[in-house]
Amino acid sequence: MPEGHIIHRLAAASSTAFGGRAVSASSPQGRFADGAALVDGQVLTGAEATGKHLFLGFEGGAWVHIHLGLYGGLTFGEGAAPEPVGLVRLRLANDDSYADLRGPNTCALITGAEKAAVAARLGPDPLRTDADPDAAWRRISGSRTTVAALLMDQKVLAGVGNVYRAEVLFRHGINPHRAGRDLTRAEWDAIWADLVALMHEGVGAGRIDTVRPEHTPEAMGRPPRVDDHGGEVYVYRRAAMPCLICGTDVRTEEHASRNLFWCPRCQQA
DNA sequence: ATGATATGATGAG
DNA sequence: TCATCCTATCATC
Repeated sequence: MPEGHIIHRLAAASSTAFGGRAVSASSPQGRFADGAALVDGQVLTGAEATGKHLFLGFEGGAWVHIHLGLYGGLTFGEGAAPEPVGLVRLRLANDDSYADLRGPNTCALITGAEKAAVAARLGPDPLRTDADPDAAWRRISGSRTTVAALLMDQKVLAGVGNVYRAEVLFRHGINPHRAGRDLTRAEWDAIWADLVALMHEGVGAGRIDTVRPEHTPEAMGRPPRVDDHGGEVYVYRRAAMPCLICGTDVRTEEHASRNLFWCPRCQQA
């Protein structure tokens, strides 16, 4: 369910609910029993997000490294924790709140050095103030790989997923099949600036909205539509539906085993 | 009951 | 490029 904006929200929510206090940690499912036991009862010192990786810090110096993958989830609740529903890999709880982690790609105890190593192999994260967009440009310019694949490559850019990829390319009229080396510097600068803005909005809203006010279905006199992911978008999962701007059917294809969406008219090759 | 699907990533060949 | 991992939800039988 998550692109980078959600992970940053979860980091903030973790800090708010559990930061600075002792937290009980358990693994109702059992698959993280050893790790949970090691930090159980410790003070949670902080939570950080880099790209799609979430790190929870504990007073003993250990970090819990979480990556939600395609369908993992971390949900929060208030009050006493109820009986776990489904497969809860990790439950955090104090007297006021609880949080349940389900279906993560990764949930592991790591050291500070290992955490640094994870961050080091990621590209710049548009949501972080320490991000260096030039590092991404160095990998994009001159690359024969498609822009579509480059934007999803976390070594190039951290935190961007399938929705932001499709939407930012649409907003800049860039055909996803173009090679990285065919992007101009100006196009890249515009993409980066847009991702910074869009993803910050996503953190605030908890969903991905990319449609400019003048193109909303209401403004265009079309029926409103909200995708399952909860946001208002131009092309993501709108295959065979008319482009919100030009009316051409939005196209889809499998690209590097992910669904790709684009408007063949607004995003000419 | 079964199968398809999903905003992700890795390791083998 | 393919198989694999992890889970919930929704559609179809």
